[in-house]
Amino acid sequence: MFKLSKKVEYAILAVQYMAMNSKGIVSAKEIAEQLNISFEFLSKALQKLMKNGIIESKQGIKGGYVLSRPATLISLADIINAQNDEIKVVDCLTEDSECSCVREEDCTLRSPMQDIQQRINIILKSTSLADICKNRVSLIDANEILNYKFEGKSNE
Amino acid sequence: MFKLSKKVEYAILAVQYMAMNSKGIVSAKEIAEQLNISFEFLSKALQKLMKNGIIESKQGIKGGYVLSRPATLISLADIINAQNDEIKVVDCLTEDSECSCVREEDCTLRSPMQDIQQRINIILKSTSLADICKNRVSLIDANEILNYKFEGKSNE
DNA sequence: TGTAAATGGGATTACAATAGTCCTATTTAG
DNA sequence: CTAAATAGGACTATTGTAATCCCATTTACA
Repeated sequence: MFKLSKKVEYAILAVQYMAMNSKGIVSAKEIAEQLNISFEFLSKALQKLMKNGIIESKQGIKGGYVLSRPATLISLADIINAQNDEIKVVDCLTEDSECSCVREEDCTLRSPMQDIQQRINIILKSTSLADICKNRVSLIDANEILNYKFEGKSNE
Repeated sequence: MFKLSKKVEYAILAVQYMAMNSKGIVSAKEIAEQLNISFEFLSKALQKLMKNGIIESKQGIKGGYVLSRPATLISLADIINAQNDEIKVVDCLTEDSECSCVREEDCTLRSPMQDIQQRINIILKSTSLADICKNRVSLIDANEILNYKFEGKSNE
C-alpha cells in the first residue's frame, strides 16, 4: 500500500541518472542497461517525462534525452504527475471532484482523506530531484516526531 | 497510486461509525448495512482491528464491537497497521530492512524514499480518529504551501 | 542515399495484488 | 435448544500493474 508504481520508480531512477551523470544527452538504452531495467518499459516512462516537459528528446541515431531544467527545479510531484499515475488516497478523490460512492453526501471519509492527500502532495511538491540525488532528504527531524507515542497522551 | 486498500477504507469507516454513534456495542451486521458494504469483507477488517487492540469484541448473540479506547487515542496509523497492509513507498522498504533489488548497495532510491515514507507516517501517526470524525483535519494551512509554484513558473 | 541506431507509440499479454465470496466452527443470551 | 453473533480458513473473481511485441519515424554518417 502507498507504493509508487514501477513506471514512476523507473522515471525517478532515470532522471536521477541524468542528473548525476551529466555528460549531455543520454540514450534510453544506456539508462536501461545501467539500471538493469526493461528498455521497452523504461522508454514509456521517458516518453511521458518528455511529453510533460521534464526532459527533452532528440530522435535519430546519436539521439537520447536530457533534463529540460536544473534538478533543483524538478519536483518529485512533477515526475509522478508526468506518468499520469494520479494520486488518490480514496476512490472519490478524483481530479474532477466527482464523488459517486454509495455513501454520497454523508460520506465521512472524503473530506479528511482529501486533507491527508493534500499533505502528501506538499511533501512531493517540496522535494526536488536535487534533494533526492543527495543521500538524505529530511527537512525536519522526523525521528523525534515519530518516536512520540500517540497512545501516550491526548492529541486534542 | 497511493490509494488506501478497501480493507483499510472499511476499517476507518467502521471505527468512525463506532465513534460517532456511541450507543455501546455495535454488530458488524449493523455497520455493514449502514455503510452499504459487504458484511463478510467488513468482518475481516473488524477482526484485525480486534486482534490489534483497537476495538474489543463480544461473541454470541447480542455480541458486537466497541472501541477499546477514546477516539483521540486511536491514530490513522493504528487503523492502517492493524490491517497488515504495510506502507512501503518502494519495494525495498520492508519492515526487515532487507533490500534485494538489482541495484543493491548503490541504490539511489532507497534512502530518499525512506525519508518520504517516514514523513507520510508522521502524518498518519499524528492524525487521530477524533480528528477525522470532524469534517476538517488540517493542522497547517495546506493551501498556502500547495499554491507555491515549485518551478517559479507554471507547473499546473 | 542506404542503413543502423535512436525515439514514438499502439496493441496485446502475463502476472500479481486486491476485493469479494463461501463455508464452517464457536460462542452465548434467552 | 436455537438464533444471532463473532472467528477464521480457503477459494474465486476482478482489476490494475508490469512487461512485451511490433512497427513507424527520425537522423547521423559512411
